[in-house]
Amino acid sequence: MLQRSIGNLAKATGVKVPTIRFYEQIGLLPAPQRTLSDRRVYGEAAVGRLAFIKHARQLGFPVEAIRDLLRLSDSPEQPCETANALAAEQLSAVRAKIAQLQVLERELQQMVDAACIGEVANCRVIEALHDHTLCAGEHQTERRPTYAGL
Amino acid sequence: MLQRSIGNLAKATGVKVPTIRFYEQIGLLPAPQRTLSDRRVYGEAAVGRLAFIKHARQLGFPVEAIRDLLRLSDSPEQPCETANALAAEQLSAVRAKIAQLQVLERELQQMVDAACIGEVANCRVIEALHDHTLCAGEHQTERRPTYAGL
DNA sequence: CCTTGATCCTCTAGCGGCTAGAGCATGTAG
DNA sequence: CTACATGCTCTAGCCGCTAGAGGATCAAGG
Repeated sequence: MLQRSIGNLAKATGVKVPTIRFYEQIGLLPAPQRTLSDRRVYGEAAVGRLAFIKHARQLGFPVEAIRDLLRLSDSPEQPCETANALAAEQLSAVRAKIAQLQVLERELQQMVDAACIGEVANCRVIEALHDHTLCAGEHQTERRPTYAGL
Repeated sequence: MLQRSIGNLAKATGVKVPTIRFYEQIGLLPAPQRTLSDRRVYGEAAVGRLAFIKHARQLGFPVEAIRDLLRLSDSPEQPCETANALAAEQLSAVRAKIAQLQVLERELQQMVDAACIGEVANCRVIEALHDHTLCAGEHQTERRPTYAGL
């Protein structure tokens, strides 16, 4: 029976040791068994679970969503609407963020294109920052459900 | 001579009161004069400076970059290479982030497209999260200079 | 004049998702 | 037996705010 130390698990999954402890602390990973000298000992299941978490994090799912997804994954008789909904929600969060960033991209592109050679007194970049009306697109920063962290 | 309270400045710029105090604390805004009862009193210059900061933040410039840009803006005889460089750096940070998110978008799209109707046991979403090899694109999460916060 | 409610003050703590470091106890290889 | 790696816990820091406690002060209406 494969038994892994935390460092070994870290290597196997590419998740850093302190992060693994952090996931345990916030309840994403169950507390593993310990040796007599209090070291964590993981079985193979932990590798799968941690890989799942890692993958979901790479996709930008927030921890709370991952908690839900893990619960679902643990009880396979449940209907999977929730999982679909979470994925759809994450997709639209990612799309929203892309759209937002593309607005920024356009404005920054303009600033960079107009970049001056000379003194700040005539600098287009500084000027553009001073004068918001020079912006084509309004870049409203929607604050609340940031969601797709990354 | 226009004198504004912090609340008035907040309304004039759309920056929240606590945020204004925060900007003062971290040295983006100079400490203003005070009334006898210790309330902050701002002149018109503060409106401009705060609008500048707000605009730069909306564009995703990190606070440290804004500090530099403000310094430049304050001393107009300086060459503006630094400003151009900061803008260019921010542009490429934004582009990198867009590219990254587009990879996620594609994978999430696939997950959502394949969404099942039924039980979690057969759920494509959960399955995809379990099995990283189902991903087309590798979504490496570049960690370090996140930069374009948003 | 007095009350009410808005605004202001400072200070501390919290968000998300880790990361870094101190200070110590074990484990492992030569 | 001696290094050095790895493990442990605990606390604090990152970014850019945001929220709340607990209090002072202001402006308007009765």
